[in-house]
Amino acid sequence: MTTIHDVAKRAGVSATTAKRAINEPQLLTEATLERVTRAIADLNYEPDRTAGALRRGHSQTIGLMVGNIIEPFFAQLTRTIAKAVHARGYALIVADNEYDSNLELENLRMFHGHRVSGLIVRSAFGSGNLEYLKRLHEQGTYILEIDHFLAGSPFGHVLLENAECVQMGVRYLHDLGHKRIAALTVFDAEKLQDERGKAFPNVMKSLGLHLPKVYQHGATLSEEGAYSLTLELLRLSEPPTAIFSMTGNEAAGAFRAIRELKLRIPEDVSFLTFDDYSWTSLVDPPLDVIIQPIEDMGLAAAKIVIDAIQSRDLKKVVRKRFPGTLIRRGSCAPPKNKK
Amino acid sequence: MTTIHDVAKRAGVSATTAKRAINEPQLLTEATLERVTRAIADLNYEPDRTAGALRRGHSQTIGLMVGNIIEPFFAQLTRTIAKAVHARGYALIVADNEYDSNLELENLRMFHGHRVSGLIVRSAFGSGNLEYLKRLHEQGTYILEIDHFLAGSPFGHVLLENAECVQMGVRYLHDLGHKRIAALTVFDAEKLQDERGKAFPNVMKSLGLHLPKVYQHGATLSEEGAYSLTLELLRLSEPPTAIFSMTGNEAAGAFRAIRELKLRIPEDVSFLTFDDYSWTSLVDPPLDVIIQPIEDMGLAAAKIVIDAIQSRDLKKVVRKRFPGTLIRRGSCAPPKNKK
DNA sequence: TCATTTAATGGTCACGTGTCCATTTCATCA
DNA sequence: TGATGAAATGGACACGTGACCATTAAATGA
Repeated sequence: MTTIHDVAKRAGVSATTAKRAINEPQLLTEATLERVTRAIADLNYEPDRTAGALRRGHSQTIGLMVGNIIEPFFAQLTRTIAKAVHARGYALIVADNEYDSNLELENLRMFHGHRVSGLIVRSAFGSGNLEYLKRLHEQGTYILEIDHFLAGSPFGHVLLENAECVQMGVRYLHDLGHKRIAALTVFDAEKLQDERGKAFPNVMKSLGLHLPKVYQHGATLSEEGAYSLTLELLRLSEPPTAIFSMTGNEAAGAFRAIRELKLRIPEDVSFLTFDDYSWTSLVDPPLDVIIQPIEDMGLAAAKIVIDAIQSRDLKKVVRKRFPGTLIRRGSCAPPKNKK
Repeated sequence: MTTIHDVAKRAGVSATTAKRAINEPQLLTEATLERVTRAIADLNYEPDRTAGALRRGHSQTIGLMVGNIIEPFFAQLTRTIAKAVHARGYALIVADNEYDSNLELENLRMFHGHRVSGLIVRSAFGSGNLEYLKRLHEQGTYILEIDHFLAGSPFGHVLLENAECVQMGVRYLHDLGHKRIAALTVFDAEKLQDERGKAFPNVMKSLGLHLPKVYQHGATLSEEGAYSLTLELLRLSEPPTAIFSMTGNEAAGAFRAIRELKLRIPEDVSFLTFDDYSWTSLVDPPLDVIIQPIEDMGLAAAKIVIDAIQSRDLKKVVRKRFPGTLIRRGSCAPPKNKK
């Protein structure tokens, strides 16, 4: 393996000087720099970051833990963050927790073992791993939460204006004349600290809308879960006239259910969802969606983390919120029967 | 930072013994093992892999370079590989090349710097970086190509039976009675070594079908490119009666174009595509697709790479092909006018 | 009981870099 | 010309581990 010593020997300088050609080129004469640069190119030398990591105490690597890489929200986030992080010379290690605390803990250990310089986390529900995160932080890893945050977390975060977006969505439906609005979301939201789930009943109440017990469901919703729940809701004697899906993932399941019941959107039921996944504009009718500024959020997260690492200010806490945008395409309309 | 020496001190043993509790526990007395294990837990010790990497020469890390993480094909691949790799104690560093050789080179340097133990690559078109890959291999990184391979590559690969799948697709359309079939793919396929693009004209020829010049297009197709091309094709005086999209990415663009022209599927035009993206079964009608066994391919790739690394046999070359599956859902039917 | 083997445990060193301090070379000015 | 300081270059060491060899304790057999 080629080392800086090989480069130094070939350029006829000391190892220290050779290193400076990479790290502090302004300290070298033009001639020396030129010679070392050539030697580096000739030998295809690439500094060994594992050695640097040992000396430095961290690996110039950012860890990213998401819920599930397959969900377009996380895929896009991953891509944006990867790009931003690369641009500043860091590598990105990814893992997903499948919204499970145990799997998350394993991943955290992995990140710890690799001495990641920073960690961007979409933590699983429950705060079981907050202690581990705190220890990681004490040992020198900068930590930032994204998309969701743990109760009592001392760390910074990058989040959507969740409550505001839920309010925007419900208001929109209410203004169209809907009274029976059901949300596809987590309803033990208090326990799970899910902001959207917590906001929904509050917004309904503030608009004077009744939220029947049967519209409330107590599970974390997968696409499959959303499918069953939607079937169930729409078969009620008093079915909702509008369905508001809190994630793009759930939207797919709900859409499948609506189609299976041969209900028309928006004539029979209005449909609104978070996340503008590619299919939402391909189906008929195209769906009304609340878009998250994923790229902005990813860039902000990467910047916050790397700035903190480079300024060696691990105590810095940055908390940022981003607004969502409601796009109307035709999947929401006034309800048929104004009872 | 807690080190193995701290653990050793607390357990009242030497550092070497403490290390063995992790690496070769069978060598220790039950009592000793117990004491060390407790000390590790008490101190929340996690071995520093950056130090191990320096000593070992590689970082117990696998690099994965895909075309674009956002494409569901790659997202799913990433997820599967990440999981498989974690299960065997490796971390996954990801990067995407956006199908661009220059960006790819930057990423390769990054992987090199981090001394990845293995590298799974969906290389960009063109073979500009084959030399770099070869050097990387000489320096101790095991390399495996996936989804696509470079001409003259000495490395192993995991691929779909591309030619066979194209043949299956064209045959299917031909059996339905289609003669004017257009493919959305790369047509300077020879140069770009795209297997699907290369197979299509051959299959058409072998079935005695004419492939007009106007059905051939010379660009790497993005979703946007597929959209324009589809518009163009369907506006011809002799438009194709069936469109065969070679990637799920292009399918989205093509579908958009077909809908914009208010053409009905399959009455006005039949539509077949590679990749079963989530939207393909949500649209109306659901699309006929050729499914790739992404999970099998990802697992196989991870296994090949890690087996090679652990057996220290970097010269091992494994080449595997996986079959695709055609799923019929109703987007293909006999053409209207049997001229 | 002691020699011999086997099971446990301990000690030393190198991996390639970043950091810090030391030394040499060069330009400036009285 | 020599003193002075700045610019440029060089040297030594430690980071925490894995690999290898060395040592000590326990078990075995006569």
